[in-house]
Amino acid sequence: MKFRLATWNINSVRLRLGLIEHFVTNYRPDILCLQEIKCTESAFPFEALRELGFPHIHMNGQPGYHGVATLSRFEVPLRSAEKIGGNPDARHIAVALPDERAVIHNIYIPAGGDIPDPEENPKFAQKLGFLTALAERFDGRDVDGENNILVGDFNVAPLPNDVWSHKQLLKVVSHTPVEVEHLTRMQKASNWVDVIRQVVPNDQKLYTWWSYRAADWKTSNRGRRLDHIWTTPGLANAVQAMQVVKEARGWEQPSDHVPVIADFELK
DNA sequence: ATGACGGATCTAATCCGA
Repeated sequence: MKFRLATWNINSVRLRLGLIEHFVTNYRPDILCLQEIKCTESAFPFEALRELGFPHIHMNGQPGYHGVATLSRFEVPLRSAEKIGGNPDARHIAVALPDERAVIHNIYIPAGGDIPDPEENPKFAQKLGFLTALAERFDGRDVDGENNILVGDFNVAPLPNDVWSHKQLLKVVSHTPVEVEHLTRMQKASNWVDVIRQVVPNDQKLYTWWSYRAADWKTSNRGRRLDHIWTTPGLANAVQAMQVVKEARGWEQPSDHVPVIADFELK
């Protein structure tokens, strides 16, 4: 089977329904994983999204903050909505592909606050704890014999060319060595393959997020690659192509993140 | 090199994002 998978931190699903429609019309994802939907089930725009061609929707939301949703053109049975490491927020939802060919986990890893010190900053401690819990959740045993896809806003830019200045961001949350170590440990726990970096080599800059606070995001281009698509090893060769939809950052009233797309062909 | 912005909420000032 062939399908196009996209992940996008939408920063309010209600405010950006028009942009989702624009994206879907122009890029035609079959499965769209959203993060930071910022609403509960009662406020979630199910009808509008079904009309965009996604009759199958699973979401895990909370009022005001966080929240994830996975939309699909074809049936994707709900697998789980987990509180990773006991984190109380709505940060995970998993669905299965037809015939259990793979499980797609949509996650929103905590941002971690300003100060990169778990002693001083509880939010940073929570972020490291979440990464540790993910490593335990996907420690190889759980995914043994099963294909898994892990997508979402990881809030970590692991590689030097995942940020505009490796040196200047070493003490900035999202690119500190301790976060990168935690993420790398988690990646190795299940041999996750960063399929985007299979296509765009590590020596090339690649970003998926640009701050709202830049006077001119495009000119200053101080971006970070915070949004990721990983697969377990059996699926790494199933990815035919990928796109980072940079133009979406220039759309009217945009999210600060842009969509990341991977095209899969499962033999 | 943090934050000049932006979103949600008990519609005003505050919390949060990264």
